[in-house]
Amino acid sequence: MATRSKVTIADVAQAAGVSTATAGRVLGSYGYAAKSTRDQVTAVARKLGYRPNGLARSLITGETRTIGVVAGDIRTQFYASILRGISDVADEHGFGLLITNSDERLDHEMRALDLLMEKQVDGLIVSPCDTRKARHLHRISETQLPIVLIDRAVEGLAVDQVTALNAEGAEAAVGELIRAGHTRIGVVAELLEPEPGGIERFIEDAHAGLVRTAKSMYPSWQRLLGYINAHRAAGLAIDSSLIRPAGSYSSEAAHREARDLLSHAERPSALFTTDGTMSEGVMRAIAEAGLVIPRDVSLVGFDDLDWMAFTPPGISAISQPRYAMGAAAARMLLDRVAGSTAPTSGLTMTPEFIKRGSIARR
Amino acid sequence: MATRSKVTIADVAQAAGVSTATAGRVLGSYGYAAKSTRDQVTAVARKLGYRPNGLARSLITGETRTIGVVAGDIRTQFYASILRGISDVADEHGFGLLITNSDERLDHEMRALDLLMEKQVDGLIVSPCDTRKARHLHRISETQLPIVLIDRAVEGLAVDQVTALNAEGAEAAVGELIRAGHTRIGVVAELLEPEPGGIERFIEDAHAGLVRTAKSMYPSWQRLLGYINAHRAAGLAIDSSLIRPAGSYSSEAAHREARDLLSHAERPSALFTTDGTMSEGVMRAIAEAGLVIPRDVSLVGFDDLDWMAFTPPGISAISQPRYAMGAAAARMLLDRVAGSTAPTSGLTMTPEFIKRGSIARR
DNA sequence: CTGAAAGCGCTTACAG
DNA sequence: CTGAAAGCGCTTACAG
Repeated sequence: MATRSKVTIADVAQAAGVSTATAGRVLGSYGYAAKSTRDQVTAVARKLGYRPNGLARSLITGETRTIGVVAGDIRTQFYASILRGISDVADEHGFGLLITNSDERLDHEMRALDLLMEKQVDGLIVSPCDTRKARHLHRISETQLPIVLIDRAVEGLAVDQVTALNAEGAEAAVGELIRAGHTRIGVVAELLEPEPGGIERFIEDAHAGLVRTAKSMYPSWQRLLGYINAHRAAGLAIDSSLIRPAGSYSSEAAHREARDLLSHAERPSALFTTDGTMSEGVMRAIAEAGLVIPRDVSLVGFDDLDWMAFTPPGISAISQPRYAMGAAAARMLLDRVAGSTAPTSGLTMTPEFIKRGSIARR
Repeated sequence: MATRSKVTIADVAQAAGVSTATAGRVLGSYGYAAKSTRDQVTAVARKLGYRPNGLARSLITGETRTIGVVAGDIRTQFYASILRGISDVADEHGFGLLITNSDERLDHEMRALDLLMEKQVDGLIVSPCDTRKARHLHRISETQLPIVLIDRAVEGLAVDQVTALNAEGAEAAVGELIRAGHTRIGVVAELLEPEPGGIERFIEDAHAGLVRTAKSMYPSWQRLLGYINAHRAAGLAIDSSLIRPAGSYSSEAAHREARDLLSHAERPSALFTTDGTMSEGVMRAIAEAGLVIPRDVSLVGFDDLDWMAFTPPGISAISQPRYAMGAAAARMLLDRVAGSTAPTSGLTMTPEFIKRGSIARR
């Protein structure tokens, strides 16, 4: 460790000929101080290059003015936008942001949370990677530390949350494809947390209208439900060979599934992707297969990424307000940090269909 | 503030019937403790739900195991990848990450730095928004707090830095266009920190071979220099009406300049962009003008973004190793934090040309 | 309006 | 191997 010359309040106090209590009052701007002492202390502090030590203050006040975030992967546009929304709100309120990645792995999430707790964050915003196994979140929540969940909720965990209207958005998107005359529509979806009973059972039940969206259902499952609902509403059967679980948040897995889907004799005339990562993998498969959108295959993606606007012919998408979701989560969290005891609430944001040139009529 | 039940070392010590010193030694795993006491204290700690308070520890040890980052805008792929590289290395070493955005504004950068200093970070990674006005960075550096600069260096500030070989990369990219037969190549570049003498003067001097790359030259200026050098090497004149300063890190500004460039009677046959944000604005202008790449216009961008691989016909790019740059910066910083007094070093990463379908022969 | 004293939750010498 | 004491840099009552 380099020897950093720390100027403390005591140093300033001594140089200014006042007590540390007084120096503290003016430097921390709490309590009274005569204008003349204030000027004197301020001048000395500036001359000595005094910088407050937030650690000491936080140890006493019990607040760090820092919030902790557990994202899946900050490299994705999804999390990057959310993070910027959180960051701007935190900034406005003078809060710092401690950011971690879980890569959707429970052990990473727990490690990240431990780190954030140890650093005494005033609150947490987390995108939980398991919507069922979350004893660690329950435990944290029991200590009264404010938590806001984003993108996904956790079964039985009564904390504030911000999510998107996933099933409805997906249904609208797939509905557009169906209205354009498509009947064989492929889906590439993560579907990593298996629903009880398995995917075949889920499809069957959903198509029979027996599945209700639960907030704690994983987003990709909700979006698959929307896909099925759109078929049901149109009186269309489901061909389960068109439903492709990538099994992970990876564009490589999506690429693999899409390539397979597109190489079949009776390939689907349209594709639906359940999020940005899937969209990128699917786009790569389409490009590599030499297919042209929308002539050879139509496409709609969940989540509107930057490139969808300018990639010919323009990719239609369901846009979820990522930045606003992050900002809202931060506001909800800061309300709690400020002491709000309002009942737990869930904010559901409505995604919007953005029509571009990627859907052909059939 | 909610009343969070804090279990302290003193509580554990009392319940375990040992002194706080002993409890501290086992819980903090420093110093000796008999196996039996260790087990006893650990058991009690777990039963009481003890969680260490990093604030108190940091106040004593003088290290927070936290590093602070000032990025331009974490939403961009450029910063998002860098951040992930930093994050992974920080993680490996058990460090947390406090992340801020400057939006390339000096006042924001200074505010961010104040916040990070107050939180007593062990070191800083910053992408400085002004390579000349940086008294605040000098001042911080004088306190011996380790700083690593990323993407841009600061004149006269002797700290470690990680940058890309900008002029050379740009020269290679533009060279590809020239070799393909292009002679009228438009550039859209930020160029926000004016070089002394103005842009006309810079172009003239550069074309005469009088400008040397300086590390503290703003990246977009270095890339413009590469553009000019490529022309000079090929014996081509420069038409300064083809050089378009966006004046800010905004795809809107890039869009405006590109639209203007493309609407002229004698429009350029190829375009070069100096970074990802410019590339997105230019892509939008090309799409809106109904032009087809590479039939109507060829394109090469500095920085290889995800979509360039799958957007037909594939956009050729100069790829800079963003993730590796971030990881390297973090490693350099952690070496300093660990006490390294090695001479200040600058790591220059070599970008790589990725050939795709966006360059037509003329 | 100002100061002396205590204390936040730990770690660090120093005895024993 | 363990404990009593001091102290990190602040803020918080409490006197005066």
